[in-house]
Amino acid sequence: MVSSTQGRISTKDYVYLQLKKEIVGGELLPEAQINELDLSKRFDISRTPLREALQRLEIEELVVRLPNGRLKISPVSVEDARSIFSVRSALEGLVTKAATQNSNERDLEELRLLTELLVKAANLGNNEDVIYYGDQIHHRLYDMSQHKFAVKILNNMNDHIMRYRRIGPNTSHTRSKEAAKEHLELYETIAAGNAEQAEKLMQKHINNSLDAAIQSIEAHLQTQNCK
Amino acid sequence: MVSSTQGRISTKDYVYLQLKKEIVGGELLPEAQINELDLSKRFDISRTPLREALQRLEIEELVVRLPNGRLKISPVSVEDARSIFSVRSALEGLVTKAATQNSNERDLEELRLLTELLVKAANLGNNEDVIYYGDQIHHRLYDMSQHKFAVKILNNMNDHIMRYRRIGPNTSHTRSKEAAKEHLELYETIAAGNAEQAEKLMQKHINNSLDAAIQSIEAHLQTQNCK
DNA sequence: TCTAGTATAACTGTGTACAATTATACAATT
DNA sequence: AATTGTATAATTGTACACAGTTATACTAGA
Repeated sequence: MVSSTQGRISTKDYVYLQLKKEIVGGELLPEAQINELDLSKRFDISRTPLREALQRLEIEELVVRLPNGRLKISPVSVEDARSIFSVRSALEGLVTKAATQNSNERDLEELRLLTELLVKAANLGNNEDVIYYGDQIHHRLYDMSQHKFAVKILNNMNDHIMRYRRIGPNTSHTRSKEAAKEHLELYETIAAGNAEQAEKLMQKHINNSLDAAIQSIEAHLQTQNCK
Repeated sequence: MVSSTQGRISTKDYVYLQLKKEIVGGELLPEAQINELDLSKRFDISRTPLREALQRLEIEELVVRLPNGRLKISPVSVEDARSIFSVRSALEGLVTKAATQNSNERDLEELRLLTELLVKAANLGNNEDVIYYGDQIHHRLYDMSQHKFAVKILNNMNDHIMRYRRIGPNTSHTRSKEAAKEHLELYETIAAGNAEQAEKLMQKHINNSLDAAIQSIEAHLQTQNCK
C-alpha cells in the first residue's frame, strides 16, 4: 500500500466507502461482529487507516461500539426508521422549498425530463428504474437548494434508508405507481414556483414511503429471530 | 497515558471534547492552521488518537481538510450560517411537535418552571441566564421528542451556532426580551397540546435568532480582514 | 530585484510493536 | 452438572517509526 495525498483516494477513504457499500447493500448484516485484525487482513492494510474508516462509520451510526470497545454493524429497528424518516421528511421539505425558489429554466427542464422517465418506468412496472430516477430527482433538488448542511445530512439518512430496502426480502410490491403520481404533481408544483406547496408534497411523499421500510425491517427481524 | 475501555473516557474522546470546546468557545479561531505533531505534544499523546479526534471534528465540519491534507479550523460564513439555521429550524420544529405530542404533566411542569425562570432573567436583563434557560428548555424538548437522530444533528448544529456567538464581539444587545416572549407563547401552546402550532412557533423562534448570528459572523470577518 | 531551481525541512499517511483489557477454555471444587 | 478460579488467547488502544509528499529556504542566473 502506497500513500498519496493528492489525486488518488486515501486508503482510509477507500475502505470507508467499500465498507459502507457492503453495509448499505445488505452484505454485512445488522449485529454482525467486526474484527479489526481480520478486516485489515482482508483489505491488506494496517489497522491504523482501517480504524479511521470504522470510526467514520461509527459516527454515521452504520456501526456501533459495544461497552467493551468492540464494534458491530448497527442493528435496525422500527423506532430508528421512524426517527430517520422524520428527519428526512423535514429536510427534504426544506430542500425542496429552497430548490423551488432557486430554480431556473434549465433546472426545470432537467426535472421535467427525469420525472417523465420515472413515470414511464412506473407504467412499465420497472421498479429499479423508478428508484433510480427518483434518486436522480432528489439529487437534482439537493444541488438546486444549495443547502450544504441539509444535503450532507440527507445523504447520510439515505444510506440508512437504502439499507432498510436491502436487508428485507425482495418484495416486488413497491409503490411505484403512487410514487410516480406524487412525483408528477411535485414537478408541476415546483415548475409553478409554489415553494410552500412543493415542501408539503415532498414531505408527504417521504412519509408515504415509511411503511415499506418498516415492513422490510420487520421481515428482517423476523428472519433473524427464527435463526 | 494509559488506556482503558471501561469507565474512564478514552484519550481520543477526551481530546475530541477538549478541542471541540476550544473551537466552539472561540479560543481556536476560524482559519487557524492545525499541526498534528504540535497538538499531540500539547496533549502529551501520540498522533494516533489525536488523528481520530481530529477526524471526528472534520466529519462534524468544525475542522476542514485542505487539498494538501493539512487541517485548519473551519472558516465561518454567512452562507453556512443560513444553511445551519435552516436545518436547525426544521429539526427544532420537528422535535417540538413530537415533544408536544408526547408530553406528560411532569414534562409540562418542568417546562413551565424553566420558562418562568427565563422570563424573569429577561426582565432582569440577565442575558447569560436567558441563554442558559433557553438551552435547558430546548434540551428538555429534545428528550421528550425521543427523536434520536434529529437530536444528534441538532446538537451538532448547536455547536456551530454557539461558535458564531463566541467569535464575534460581545454585543450585549441580545434579543432576550423578544426571546422570552416567544418562549412564553411556545410554552402555552405546548401545554395546550397544539403540536402543529408549537412547531411553527419554534421555527419562527429559531429564524428570529439568525440575524444575531449573521451580525456576529460579519463582525468577526471584518476584524480578520483588518489584520 | 525577480525568477527558477534545488536542497532541506516539515508534515501527513501508513505500518508495526507493545501494553492493557477482555474473552475463552479448562481445571478444580461443591 | 453447575460454578468458580485461573491461565491463555484474542482484541483493542496507543506509541513509535518510516516512507512519501508538500512546503520552505537558499542559491544562481538574468
